[in-house]
Amino acid sequence: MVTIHDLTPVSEFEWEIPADARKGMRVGVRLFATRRLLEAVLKDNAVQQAVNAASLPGLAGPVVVMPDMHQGYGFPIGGVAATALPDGVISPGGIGYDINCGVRLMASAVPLEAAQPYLERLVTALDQHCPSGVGTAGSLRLSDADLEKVCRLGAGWAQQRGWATEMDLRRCEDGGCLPEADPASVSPRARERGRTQLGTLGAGNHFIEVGVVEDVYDLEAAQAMGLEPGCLTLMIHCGSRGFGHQICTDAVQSLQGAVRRYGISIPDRELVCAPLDSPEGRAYLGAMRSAANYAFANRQILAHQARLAFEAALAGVVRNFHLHLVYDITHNIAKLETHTLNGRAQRVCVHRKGATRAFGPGSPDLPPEYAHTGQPVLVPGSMGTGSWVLAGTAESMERSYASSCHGAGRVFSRSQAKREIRGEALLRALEKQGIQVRAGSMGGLAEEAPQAYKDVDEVVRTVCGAGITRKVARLRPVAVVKG
DNA sequence: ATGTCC
Repeated sequence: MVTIHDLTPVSEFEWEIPADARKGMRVGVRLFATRRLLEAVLKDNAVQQAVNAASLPGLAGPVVVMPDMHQGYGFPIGGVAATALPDGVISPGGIGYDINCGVRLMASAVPLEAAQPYLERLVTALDQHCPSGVGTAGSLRLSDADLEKVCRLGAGWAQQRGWATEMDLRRCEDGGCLPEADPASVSPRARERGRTQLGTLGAGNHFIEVGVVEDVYDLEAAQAMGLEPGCLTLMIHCGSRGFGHQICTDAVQSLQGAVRRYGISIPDRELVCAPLDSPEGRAYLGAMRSAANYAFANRQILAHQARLAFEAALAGVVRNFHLHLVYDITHNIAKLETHTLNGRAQRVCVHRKGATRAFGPGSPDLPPEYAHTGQPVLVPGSMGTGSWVLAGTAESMERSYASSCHGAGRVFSRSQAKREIRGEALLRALEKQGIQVRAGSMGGLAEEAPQAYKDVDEVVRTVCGAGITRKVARLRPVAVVKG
């Protein structure tokens, strides 16, 4: 068991566990957290899981953990690990079940005051245009050929259908498409689940939130992103639905064999993995990229549906209701990137699980309009508490494999939240705050209660205090759609 | 997160 005494403070916002702290560790662990956040997470298994992850073969540097960390499958949510050839592995636990779960932020020039009388109509329209809930099918029924195209093209598939602009794609991480997806490595069962779910939101912590730009901390960056104080925004949080879930399930099963065949020693069977250049590792990478592209297409289609909902609710009564894409990020993914480690540029496989890429200014992977601001980093808070727009920094390139936090992060489990919180009472409390809510189930709402999450403002204070991102703007929620 | 157990 890891206690606060195993952690060496580096600053108010950063801690270290040295590589020789525990048997089996190959690298150290670097944690970004305040003492208060750390004490909360030491009650669950997240830090121990980071220590376990530090024993994976072929790590190129320390395992990094973000302040919104909490316990996940094998590997902590909020964790970042970089592995390198020749010994490096890929581990599905380091990515998560919801492959390319991510966040898309859109913004408008509609002042809240102008839209206020139509908010109820707007949230109803969003609820009708964006199907949500566990197991929910959308209106699309993909043929085998179309599903393969979605796997290969990502958001580009939506563009072919007329549901995305060139600017939409440019403002997605990786242009909304990871190269070298291999749909042939996707099981028939995953394909069957994926066929009907494109263009759906899902459940759990997935949501669509209408917000208003409340506070601006970096005027130049906010202007570059088209974030106008007092105007409406729309945030979509969702992933690859049953398709990605099945791909992860299949990989966790099949990589158990790889661990045996390659004689890999792991401290927790949930850390199953395979060498990056093995047939098993390559097959998972190809399937994972297929799920990632499915999720990019999913968020793009939901964005198109949200634009139709804005039109349905606001056309004729509010001017300039167009929603432009600010950015689309993924926070559950592994990607091949070049990072400078120990003074030398290295090609590494960066696993980010509940962590957001945060490229600094001047990165060649950013669209030109963000060359000076750095990558937009989108941080949804817990329901009703506000969300943040941050930007990547040069510091993140050096300290965290160009990564930052992804949200508030749980402090207690879904089951505990369900036991302790009444969905109906929460709904009334949110409405009292002036937040319109459309929720598929009261139990599901209770699971996502703000009391079950850490304080997103403290999480953001930590990553900005540590210098791995900087504040751009804070968004206040005015309406939310949940599965 | 998830057709929350094929």
